[in-house]
Amino acid sequence: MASVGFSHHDHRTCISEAVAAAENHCIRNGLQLTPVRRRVLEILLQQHRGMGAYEILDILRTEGFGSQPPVVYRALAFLTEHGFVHRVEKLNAFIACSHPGDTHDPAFLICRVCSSVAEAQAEPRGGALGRSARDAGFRIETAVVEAEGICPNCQARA
Amino acid sequence: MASVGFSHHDHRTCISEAVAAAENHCIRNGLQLTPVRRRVLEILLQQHRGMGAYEILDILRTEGFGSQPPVVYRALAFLTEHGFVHRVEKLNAFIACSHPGDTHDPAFLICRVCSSVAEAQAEPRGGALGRSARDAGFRIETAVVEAEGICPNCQARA
DNA sequence: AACCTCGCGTTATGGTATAACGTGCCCGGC
DNA sequence: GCCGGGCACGTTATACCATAACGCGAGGTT
Repeated sequence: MASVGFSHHDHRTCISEAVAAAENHCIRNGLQLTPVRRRVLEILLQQHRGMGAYEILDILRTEGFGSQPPVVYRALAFLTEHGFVHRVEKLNAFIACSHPGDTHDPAFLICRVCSSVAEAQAEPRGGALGRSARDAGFRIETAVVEAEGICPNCQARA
Repeated sequence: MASVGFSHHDHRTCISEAVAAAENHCIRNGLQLTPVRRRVLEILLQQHRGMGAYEILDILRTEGFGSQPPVVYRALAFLTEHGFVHRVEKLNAFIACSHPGDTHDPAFLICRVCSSVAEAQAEPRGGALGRSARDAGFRIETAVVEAEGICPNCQARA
């Protein structure tokens, strides 16, 4: 279930670093990292996997935050809009960004056995897609790549 | 709302051709293009845009086919499994394949203004994504690319 | 005939997402 | 000071998307 390159590592430092980075980014840009938003980011960083909105909401509920769907959806909208969190379309799930700071087109490797998600590098606009879009006169604003397959751990297990 | 390269064209021939191609493919491979499946494919070809499952179901209902969600979801599962139809993850919608026959990783250009969808060319496995996956030991089985932006028609309108 | 596979129909339920409205806070203008 | 706007949050209600589980019937096989 690991999702940073499918290998284990120590989250404690990267969580606090990522939150601090988000905080700085918000201060510099006049954004508010409110308690709910901050907590949702922390949850996603801690779990480090794709989580459904209602799963996150369950946690918020137990901690005294709002308990209705819009609470978590609004926080997620803020976090995705500013690049701290990505949405994984195939899973209807959300995951903390692995390399925040630089805005980028996210790419995911999704294991169809264990549902783990790794964020990978891709440059969708650079290749054939960019050419197709240019030829069609389409202006790309965001692009996502989602690959499904089998992660190394599940391959080894088979 | 056009979606083949965002330009108008005459659907009548391409619908019948695509259905015939699907029919041939099914015969050759021992698959059954049953009335429901065939009709769903026709609907998607006629509309030539991303359609929700329930929208398709509404049409089936009026034509005497089954009226419950599993009916349309099963047909869509068959059609996507065999490459006649693609699922557009960002829209939770389905769209007829623009170049059936050859199995391929679909790529979509989605207009955020008018919601039209064009199927484009992309080779996600070839570039940085393929390298990332190889480095991580991840075996890619399918990949989708979905770009959001503004189609030429809506650019002109602005 | 007995059996199997597969597609379809139905009931019921679960998961995902947003519209719409109201409240309170902060801050800047008057 | 006080009013106004912008923003975040809370709540209700609802819409939309998707699948599990069961039974039936057609067609082919043994």
